[in-house]
Amino acid sequence: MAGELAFEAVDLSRTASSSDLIYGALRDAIVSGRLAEGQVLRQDSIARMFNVSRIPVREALGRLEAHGLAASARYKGVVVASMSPDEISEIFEFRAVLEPVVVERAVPRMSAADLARAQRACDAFAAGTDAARWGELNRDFHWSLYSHSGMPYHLSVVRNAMDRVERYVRSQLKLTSGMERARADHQAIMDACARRDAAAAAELTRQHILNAGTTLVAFIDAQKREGDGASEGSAGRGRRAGG
Amino acid sequence: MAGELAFEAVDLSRTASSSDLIYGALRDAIVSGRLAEGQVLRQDSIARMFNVSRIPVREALGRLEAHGLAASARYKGVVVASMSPDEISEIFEFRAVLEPVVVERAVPRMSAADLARAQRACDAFAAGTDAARWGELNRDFHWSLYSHSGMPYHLSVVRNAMDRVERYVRSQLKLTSGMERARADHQAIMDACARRDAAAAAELTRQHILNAGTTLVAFIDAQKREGDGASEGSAGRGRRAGG
DNA sequence: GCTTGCATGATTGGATCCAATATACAATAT
DNA sequence: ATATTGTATATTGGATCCAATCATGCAAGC
Repeated sequence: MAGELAFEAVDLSRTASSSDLIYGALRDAIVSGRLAEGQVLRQDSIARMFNVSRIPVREALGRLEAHGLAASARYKGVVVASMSPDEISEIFEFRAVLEPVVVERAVPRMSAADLARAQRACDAFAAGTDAARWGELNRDFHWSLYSHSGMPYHLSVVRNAMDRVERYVRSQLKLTSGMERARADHQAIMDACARRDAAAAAELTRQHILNAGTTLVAFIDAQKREGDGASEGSAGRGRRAGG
Repeated sequence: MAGELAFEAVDLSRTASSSDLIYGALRDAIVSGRLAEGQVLRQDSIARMFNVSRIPVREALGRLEAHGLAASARYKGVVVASMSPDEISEIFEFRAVLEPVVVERAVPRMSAADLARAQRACDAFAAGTDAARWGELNRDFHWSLYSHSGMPYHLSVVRNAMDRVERYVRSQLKLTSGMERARADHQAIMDACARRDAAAAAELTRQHILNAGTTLVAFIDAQKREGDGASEGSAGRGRRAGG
């Protein structure tokens, strides 16, 4: 039997197809914010970038849409999904419901090594100097706490919710001083986990997410008002990221 | 302008494509349980059923997979997703977290007419004689309470969670006396909504879902043990739904 | 008897081609 | 001059075709 052999086996039937790779690349680009919201995703140009035909591109775009990261209109095309402040706000409410449940379950399951890893992620975020990576580090930290929950479905849903707002979180972290608050929140959550106080970790997580959400939405509203005011004098300046 | 004309206009850019229709049909068949779990979904045979080529079928299958209703292996094919008791249990835990939040938000937003409609759905479930429709009526009732929450993202996530376990709920409702308990639970939730006690409605919903989950998992475990015992005598009888 | 190697058919993944639709722009009428 | 209509091009949705991979069966060798 192969099960007893001394090498690592991988499930070859799960290897990535072209459309998997394209999906992953587009997904990362959208989540990270490198693709602006509303940006149209032309099948042909993407196909040329990856040196493939449009077929795998279409499958990738379909999956993006299924995950809510893109929106399509028949015969018109697919565009990067955009979210209204209300929608962003709802996502944070949603996360504030789920993520505490996940940490609470994870805390008693974390080993000392797990805690050490989480603390390292926490430190990495706190020490991060590259603003472009704050979003990534922020996510790493939260994920280091959640991943031991033993709740794979919850995690997949949380991951999707995070994906949808990640771009906005990043833009905010770069442009505001929300970092300070985030650093303190993270360490408080981390401490609660370390002293095995699951309920406290959950409540702190809830507060952290709710606060991050309201701060972010306020930031976006302010940005929007500012943008509106500026563009009132010069018509047709609304569009930002062209082709 | 067309906006003032006397006929109903529809957004043609949102009309369904072939793959949309195929996706919907497959989705319904899976959710309702008409397609057995593990059943392989051959592109060719599905394409022939719908009189189309395999292209739209593949897109539909890809979306099924993205929604977790099917699983695929490269070059092997797509199969209807199956869930372990643990996974089913997790989905119910998940629903028990989210759905109370949704009803709680919906209660103060329901008009008298909304409440009447919900009560009708509740009655329809209680009065239902056709076991095959219980699952549907059950879902209608819950949905009649949730749909006024004004939380579209929460609803979409709840809908997906419901979809994944619907088949099992149906099989259980048909074969056990869980109906009685469900009837009572539903009316209790309904009453709490009618007297505008959002917190009670939420808590009752939580209890209802948790109870339904544990009952269902126990039922499945029992079925499984029974099946194992029976098949020990006749090898190779595990497969059920062929062709 | 058991394993190995290979040939064959079935099935999927992807490329290419065609039809349906939308968008941009020129032509026309009022 | 402006609004409407017709036409050309770009783009998507789907059909058909080809290549890569998998599953199965059978023969050969130990």
